[in-house]
Amino acid sequence: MAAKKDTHKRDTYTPDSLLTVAVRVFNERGYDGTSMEHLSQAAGISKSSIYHHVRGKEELLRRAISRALDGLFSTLEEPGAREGRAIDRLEYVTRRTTEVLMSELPYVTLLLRVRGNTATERWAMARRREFDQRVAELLKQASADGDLRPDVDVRLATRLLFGMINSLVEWYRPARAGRDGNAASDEVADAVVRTAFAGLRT
Amino acid sequence: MAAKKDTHKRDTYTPDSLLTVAVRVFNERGYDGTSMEHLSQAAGISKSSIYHHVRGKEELLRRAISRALDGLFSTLEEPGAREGRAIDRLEYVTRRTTEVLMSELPYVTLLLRVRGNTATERWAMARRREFDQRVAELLKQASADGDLRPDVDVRLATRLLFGMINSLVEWYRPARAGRDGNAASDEVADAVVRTAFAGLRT
DNA sequence: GTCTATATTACGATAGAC
DNA sequence: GTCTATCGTAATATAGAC
Repeated sequence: MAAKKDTHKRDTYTPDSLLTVAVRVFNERGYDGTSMEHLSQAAGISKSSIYHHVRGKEELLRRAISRALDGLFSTLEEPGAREGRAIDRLEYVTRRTTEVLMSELPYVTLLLRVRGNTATERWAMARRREFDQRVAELLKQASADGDLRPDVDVRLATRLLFGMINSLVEWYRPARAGRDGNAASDEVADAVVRTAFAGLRT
Repeated sequence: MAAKKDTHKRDTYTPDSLLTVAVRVFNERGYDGTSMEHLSQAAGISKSSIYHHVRGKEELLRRAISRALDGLFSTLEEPGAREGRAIDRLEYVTRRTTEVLMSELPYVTLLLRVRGNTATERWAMARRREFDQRVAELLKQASADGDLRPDVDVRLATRLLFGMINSLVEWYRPARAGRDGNAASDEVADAVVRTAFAGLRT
């Protein structure tokens, strides 16, 4: 109990620890509905102190969204997303995307809610469309392989699948130790995959 | 071609015609990201003129959200939602909710995005929870009737079902006359019902 | 019903002391 | 690294002329 990393509560902020606070407030009030004054109160330091750690409000948004995008795109590089039949790769990506949504919940929530009012937000939307496109290609391939029900419209199915997955940010809350208010993370991923693929697979 | 209602373009605003413009901008920029200046530019009149028609920005939000809630709750009063087995009533409500989302798209979109920063927004969230609760009861009853797959968690299924339906506001755009960029409204409703109930029904 | 002008407050960001 | 004080701008809303 001597060194600097030993203290239980942080006595000064780093850009990252400040980000944790900011992202929570952004999600509670919406990005545009959050002022620097709101952030300073939540962090327990003055407005001007925040500017010592980050260049401004938009940098906090950019950092948060980057983290979300990194998590999502990295799943596409995993073996399960790159090897095997398209339908199986799609199921793998569906499961992993669901898991990333839950593990990086506040960051992905922010990503899914941007409206495109600033350059940062428009960049986020473009990157997100890229990701959606990659998954849509898997669905298209699975359809060509004959592994999707013939009455399924691929374009529509892609959107309903993402709709179901992305809706997690509206209700999923991580389980706290001891008290389990919510389904466990792997149960949720199972349910999403099962529900979605019941309507898709041949 | 003489009377006042004959003109193709409105030369003055009513609260309702102003609402149409405001709701479009709210959805493009987000409610908090929209200023009265933005609204005045979109409407082609000055800021102060807007105050002649409505008390302020929040009244526009309240009017829009009321319209969305009226549409949603009215489906629960229709015969198909009140008679028959719970699973069939659930399917009916799912279809009709999907249809209302599409026919009242900009209004429902706004409803689904409020964050609770003002009294109006908190009222909207409470009413929306009421609606969700009513549908959740149908799912619960269908489960008790033995009409749901035994491995389906009712709480989770409710959320995934709403997630799929509500995600429509993120991508559905009404078809324009002549050029059909999107699936027709009844095709979408069919797909939603089919995809969702494939994972639910026994 | 719409306008210009303006009151008042809130916001993002900076300066400079400690 | 954090603070108080403040700048310049943009926000909601009102007053009063036409």
